[in-house]
Amino acid sequence: MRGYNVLFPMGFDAFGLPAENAAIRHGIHPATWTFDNIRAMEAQYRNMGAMIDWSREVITCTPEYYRWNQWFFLKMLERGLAYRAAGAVWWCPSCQTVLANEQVIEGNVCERCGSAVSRRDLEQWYFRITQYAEELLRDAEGLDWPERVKTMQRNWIGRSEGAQVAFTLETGDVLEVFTTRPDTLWGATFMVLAPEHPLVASITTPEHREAVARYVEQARRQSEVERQSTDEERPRTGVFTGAYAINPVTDERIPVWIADYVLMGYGTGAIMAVPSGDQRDFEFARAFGLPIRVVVQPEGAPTLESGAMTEAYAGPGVLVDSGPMTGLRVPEQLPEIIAWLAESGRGEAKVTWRLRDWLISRQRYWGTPIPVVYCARCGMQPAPEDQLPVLLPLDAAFTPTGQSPLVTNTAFLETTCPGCGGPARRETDTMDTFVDSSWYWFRYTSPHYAAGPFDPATADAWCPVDLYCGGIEHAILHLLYARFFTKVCRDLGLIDHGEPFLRLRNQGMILSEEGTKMSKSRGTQVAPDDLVREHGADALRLHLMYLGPWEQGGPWNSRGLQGMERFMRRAWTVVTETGAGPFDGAAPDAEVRALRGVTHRTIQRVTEDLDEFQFNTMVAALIEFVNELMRLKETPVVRTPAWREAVETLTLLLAPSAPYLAEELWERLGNPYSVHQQAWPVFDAALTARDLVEVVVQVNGKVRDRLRLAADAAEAEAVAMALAAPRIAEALNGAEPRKIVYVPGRLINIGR
RNA sequence: GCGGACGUGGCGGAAUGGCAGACGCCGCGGUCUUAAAAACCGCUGAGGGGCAACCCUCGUGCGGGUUCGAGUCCCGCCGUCCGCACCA
Repeated sequence: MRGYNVLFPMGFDAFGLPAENAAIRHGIHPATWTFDNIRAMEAQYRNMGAMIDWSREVITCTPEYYRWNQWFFLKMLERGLAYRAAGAVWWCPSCQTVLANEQVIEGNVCERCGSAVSRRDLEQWYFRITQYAEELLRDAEGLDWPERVKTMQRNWIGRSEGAQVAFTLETGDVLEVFTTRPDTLWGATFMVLAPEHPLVASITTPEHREAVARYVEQARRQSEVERQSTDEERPRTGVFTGAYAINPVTDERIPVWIADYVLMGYGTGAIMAVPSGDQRDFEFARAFGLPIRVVVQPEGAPTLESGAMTEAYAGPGVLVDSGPMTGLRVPEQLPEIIAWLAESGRGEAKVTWRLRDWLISRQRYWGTPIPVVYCARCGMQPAPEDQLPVLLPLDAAFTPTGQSPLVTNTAFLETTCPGCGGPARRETDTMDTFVDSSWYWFRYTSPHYAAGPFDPATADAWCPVDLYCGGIEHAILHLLYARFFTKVCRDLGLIDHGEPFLRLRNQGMILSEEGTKMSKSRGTQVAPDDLVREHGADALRLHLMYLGPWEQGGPWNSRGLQGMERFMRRAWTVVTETGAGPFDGAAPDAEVRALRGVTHRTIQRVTEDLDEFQFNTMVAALIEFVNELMRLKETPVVRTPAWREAVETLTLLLAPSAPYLAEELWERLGNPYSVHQQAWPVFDAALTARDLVEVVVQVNGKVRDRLRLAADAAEAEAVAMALAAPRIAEALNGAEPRKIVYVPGRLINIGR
């Protein structure tokens, strides 16, 4: 209606655990279950009057789609962006598969099923998303996305600037540590390794071996059980290894400990401990009687004494007892310190990221097979591109066992090596389903393209996506992966842009009437089909919009539906009773002008509210308009051309929200099909202004009277009228006004 | 613990620093009906006064502040929700 060419497709992200688990529960094949559901949902969308281009439908569990997942995988492999590696990975005992870091919430809970997850040492496939960390962080700044989503992405990527410093152990080993505070190097009085650190076994001295082994074992078990809470009460734990390191700036011998507060997964898995400057190190030092040395003194505050400190001081100050760096001001002069470390060969500037590579292999059935084979002679070999897709066999026993179900499907498993032609075994893990959703919008632009994942020409014409609506639950997972894939597509030369979604808005979730997540099994689900049958699609649409702010969501209630039916009936009445005219009558100019004012102010409100996603107030504006027309239809303006303008405008403004009603009314007004192809009304600013307004007169902020004034009445005139009003004189009670404020068209406030 | 959002009638909610409660639901009254439902019309924050048109007082989680004027801005609490949480 506003002249834009809009692509509004729909598709189904149809691989994954929900389909698989539901299929297991009901004893139906995931494919059957999935396609039955897709048909039902398509019907639901149609019922609701959603104007979707179904010719572009994409279903990710079809070979036509997932072959391109495999193609992307091979491209990643070629470019070193896909790799297989061993490491400690998250395992969900209920889903019977490994998970990506992003799928683990609250420390150790499976994002999907809510079970506690634990660490396992396994070899898995990864996508090297960390290669794009810098770009993912930087490009987020320019996006028109909700600030909290950008913050969540920034935190997840977690850029941290500092220095890497090498400590030499007495054993001769070199221990690299990352620190954001290289200025406090002179205050490093001990070192701490993560219990899983590879050097632990070799540096531990014989007399400490038993205690260290016990601690490592306990730390490992602990991660198997509930994740340790980080509350204040929990004492710091750790053990001494018997080894010593040399502080590279003081040449001092400092002990090397292990403790679970140092994480193997961040930095180098080892830290230099500066108890005077870091609260965790401080607590650890106090718990084990390790020395505390103050190296940063705050300015304009009492001098810190190591013995008297009750907590670490991490603020700004001046370096003391820090050799050649003594007297420097931090953090301002940190770059000089890092430069000195680099010059003297003790360390170098370093950026560390919290973001880890994306673990994409899964030990489940309903997903895209990873297209590689293993040959006894040639090792791992990628499946040749012209042999894609590697089909997911439909006859596999898909009950999860902790191993991919494909392991037992010999027809799938046994193949020939693309290198030597000898016998080979297929990779049996499938891909994380977030791979499917990482590029699907490109496919919408050329859904049947056979020469690649999408036609670069159409993708470049339509993309990036101008407006993306999705739930806040995608803040990290889907949106981060999608951004990563977009950058990879750009680097593959498929497209020119590097960001997939320019404008993002998060809709809230409609909850059950009890305020909980709607659930079919608990019977708290509200079926749109029933509501459409009883009340019609338009009433349901209006009600959904009217329920509350779109971004907020909230509990469902069906009571208000009746209000929308009443509104629609009034709209119907007013248009059908009066829309046919004739419009050759006369009415006082002021009344005609007032009617046109209402019409044009409604156009303005509805247009602006739509632009800003304020659908609830948009519906309110439409209701007010109809209510006003109901009042006016008994007056002479009903016979004027301005009335025709009003009812036609109403019909057009209703079109996006109540498409069926609007189409019917449009026809009844004698207009040709279709209302949805008409130009959206444009308001006339000359008509939205009111000429006579009610101005409130306040005394000390309290309303004491009202005046009818011209909208542009001069201050002197307005104030004179206000002071002349008997109620105002009474409120002033003879007092002399101290200050008078006049806001034209709104109010006069008299301070006494 | 840190960061963010939020807190308004019986309910959902509305209010560029300018009439708090738009609009809807519920409720009450009326019209129509033998009656009820539906529909339509009116009233509907709390307390008080007036025969009445109306008028007064209080009122946006709590306590302060800025301002002619605060739901809105600032400070401090309380509560709810969300994110992060040993990230060196």
